[in-house]
Amino acid sequence: MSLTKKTYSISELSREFDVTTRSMRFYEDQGLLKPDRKGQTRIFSSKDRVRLKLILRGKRMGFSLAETKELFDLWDETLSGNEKQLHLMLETLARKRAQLEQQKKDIAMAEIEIDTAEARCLEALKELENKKKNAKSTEESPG
Amino acid sequence: MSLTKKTYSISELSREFDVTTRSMRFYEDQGLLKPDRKGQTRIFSSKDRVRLKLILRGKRMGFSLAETKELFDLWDETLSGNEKQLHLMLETLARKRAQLEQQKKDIAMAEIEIDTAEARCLEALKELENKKKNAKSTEESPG
DNA sequence: AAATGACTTTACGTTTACGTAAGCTTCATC
DNA sequence: GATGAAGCTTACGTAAACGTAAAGTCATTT
Repeated sequence: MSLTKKTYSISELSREFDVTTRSMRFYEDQGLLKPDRKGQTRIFSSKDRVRLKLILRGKRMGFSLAETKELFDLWDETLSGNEKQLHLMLETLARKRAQLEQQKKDIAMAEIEIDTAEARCLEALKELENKKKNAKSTEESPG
Repeated sequence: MSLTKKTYSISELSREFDVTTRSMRFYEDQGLLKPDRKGQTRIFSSKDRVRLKLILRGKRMGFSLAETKELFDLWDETLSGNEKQLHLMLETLARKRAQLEQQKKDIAMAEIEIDTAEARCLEALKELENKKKNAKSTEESPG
């Protein structure tokens, strides 16, 4: 029924997301990925693919694997649908949202600082240019 | 001349930013902070304070101490103002800007996912409510 | 059938970013 | 002058996130 029922080998996903196979096995070891097996060989589902993507995004955002795993687990539990867990999930989502807000502020600050830093650089370069010109004209009329 | 010429003790900054003194000493060890000494005791300047703030922001954004230190060092070099270094700095700033763009995308995606997750949770709760009601009315007229 | 390439497990090594004593100094306070 | 708070150094310990062999399986290619 699923439109994306494709499966993937470890190296396939490894190449696609530029992550080592070692890392992927480690993620499985930590319970973040749960590929099927055909004999010994890992068969990754599109669900695994999505999760891998989320893991890597999480990393870029400064989340630990444990934090990401917590989210995965919580989501899995939520799908089993008891009321308390749904409320727990909502709380967690709210916390995550707050975290994202903080990160947006951080990014905004960082951007401002980058802007001013760039401005200073450009000014400094301008001044250097002026000095060059002055030096040259002094050289041309050295008296 | 400086408006903010105040100095700080290690515990003072430690409390303000909720970071252990151990961490601060470690940051110094790694060359990220450079407090003066009065005897053995560290005396932190407002420059150190700013840097500490930047270190922590960097951490929240997933930067390693090494990355943050690179930026600090580059900036210090830049202040010594040779042309090649200024251009180097500009390149680095551009790269950082790109990184921030990626992070903004990541955050936007994460927000969308949180929104949909929340929506699903709320729907699931609604359904549970409905089930409860149905169960109750069935109980009331058990024939 | 030998080699090549993709995959596996097991296991020890490494880096980062601190935690956690242990033991010493210095200063203020009771 | 003892006691405690705040600071220091030295040094070993640790969790996280892999890296890096070592040694074996399995399928395909030559």
